[in-house]
Amino acid sequence: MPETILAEPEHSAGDEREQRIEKLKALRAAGIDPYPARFGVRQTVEESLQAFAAVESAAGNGSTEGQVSAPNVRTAGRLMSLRVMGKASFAHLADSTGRVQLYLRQDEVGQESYDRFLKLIDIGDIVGVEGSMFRTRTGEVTVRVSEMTLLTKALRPLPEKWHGLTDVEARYRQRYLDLLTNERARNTFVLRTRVISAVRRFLDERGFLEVETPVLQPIYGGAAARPFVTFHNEMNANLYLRISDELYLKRLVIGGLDRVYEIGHDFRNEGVSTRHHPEFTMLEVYQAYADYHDMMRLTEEMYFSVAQQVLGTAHVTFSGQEIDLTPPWRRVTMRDAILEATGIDILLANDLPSLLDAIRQHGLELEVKHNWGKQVEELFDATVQSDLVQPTFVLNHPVEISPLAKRHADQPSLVERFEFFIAGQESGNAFSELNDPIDQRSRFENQGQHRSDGDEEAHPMDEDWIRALEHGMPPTGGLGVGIDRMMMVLTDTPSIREVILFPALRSKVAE
RNA sequence: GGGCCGCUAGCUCAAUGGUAGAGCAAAUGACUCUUAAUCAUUAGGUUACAGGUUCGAGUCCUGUGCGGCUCACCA
Repeated sequence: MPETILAEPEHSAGDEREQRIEKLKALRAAGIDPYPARFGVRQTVEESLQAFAAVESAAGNGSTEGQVSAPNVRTAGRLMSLRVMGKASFAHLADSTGRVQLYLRQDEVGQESYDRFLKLIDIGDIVGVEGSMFRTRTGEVTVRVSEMTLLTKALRPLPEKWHGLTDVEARYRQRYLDLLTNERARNTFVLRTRVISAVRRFLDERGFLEVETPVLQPIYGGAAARPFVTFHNEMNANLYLRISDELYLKRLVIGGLDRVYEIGHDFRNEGVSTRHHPEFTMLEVYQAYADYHDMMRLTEEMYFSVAQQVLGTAHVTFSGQEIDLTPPWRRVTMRDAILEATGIDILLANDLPSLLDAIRQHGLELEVKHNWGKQVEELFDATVQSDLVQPTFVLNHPVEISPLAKRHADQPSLVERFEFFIAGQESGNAFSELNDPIDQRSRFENQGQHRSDGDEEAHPMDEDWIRALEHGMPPTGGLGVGIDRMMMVLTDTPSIREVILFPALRSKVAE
């Protein structure tokens, strides 16, 4: 059991927390439950505002204050601000649909409850109100409160009303406060949900079946990464948190589900950065009787459709760069991309010694890898990737780094694979899936060799997967898309933590 | 993991090595159309933590913790 306390020590909230606890006691003493179970039927803030707008427009634009018949509303939310002017007060109330101003007058709510409001209710408390809508002299649509009900007493104050919460660490650790006070954070995460809905809609409309496959796996695979390991007590066995969904989804294609996809979390036991997070959201799509060219079309159409649905445009800005997601996207082979950038032709320098030689001759200083394919990848990452600002498919990777992709018909050292890049970062990966079980076995055996050469990310042998393949998998196109990366591009967010509600942070140990 | 930067009141931020301050929030009072309401008064601090230098440390030095950026690895 964790003994650490994530919140700060009790004394640090200081007097204000104690004062609010005193108010809580006073409320109870007055027979008021500070945490009632329900408020009953209510309208959202948005509905309340709409109710007034409907009445006002029906009355015509010429109406002035007090002349429209004010609709009665009953709504609830968190008190976000408070302006007391003696025997009348203004406040703002917010729920997830918006915020509305409240107007309380002592002569309308009664002296007792008005005093209680002033003395025992704080900014941050959650209240329900009833009243009639009107427009103030300064033009703001407002609830003239006839009755206010405390729904939840808050014991800690909200962050500063003007600047909100800006400390990055606090925003991540106490995301609820970030969401309450920073509109940008709220918008980002609402947009995230809409993006995922749009992705589902896009795939559902094309006959794909959304499925769920194991997160805990006896053998991990489907990507090149180090896994998290956990232990199942009853089975007395190690299990791995999945690094991809791939091999299970392809089993479903073997099982006759010709179009499947899954949106879920993958886990990769690697460093955290602005572009990497150990737990991230991956979309994987498999389509029988399709190849990687079909997956390219699917990818660019999906991005375009999602952007149109969610943003209303396919033109986005990322870090000041204009990006156009409109299909078709540029397609370039990895060989041509490297050739353009460096003058090195990987098809001529087609073994490790000659490739290393070419790299030296071109004056490049790169980490030396264990095999030709890894070295090509290193060369590509160092010289091409960051320049791929506009969406670009990079095609035909070395076979050594692609143990699950089908060999290219004309170039047996390459595979039918693409990665796509937007704003200089890889956003996804796809191939014509390898369905030759004999070749699959030898690929895994080669991966075993890479592992003994020190490659901790080499793909493990998976006999159960080979057995499945031996039953026959139709020619299939597969695609993986990093949803967090997609969110970054669509929201112009340079850090992946800003698009993840609760990013991974070290626990803070309270002493 | 490396490099750079940061950590001061609940929040946002100040403070030549010389008495730790302001705004918001809070408390008390005034104010029945305010909206970053206004005005007056009050309280609030182990300056992340542990050492060191110094007559004197928020400030300089060392270490630790947490975070940000960046490089390395991956998507």
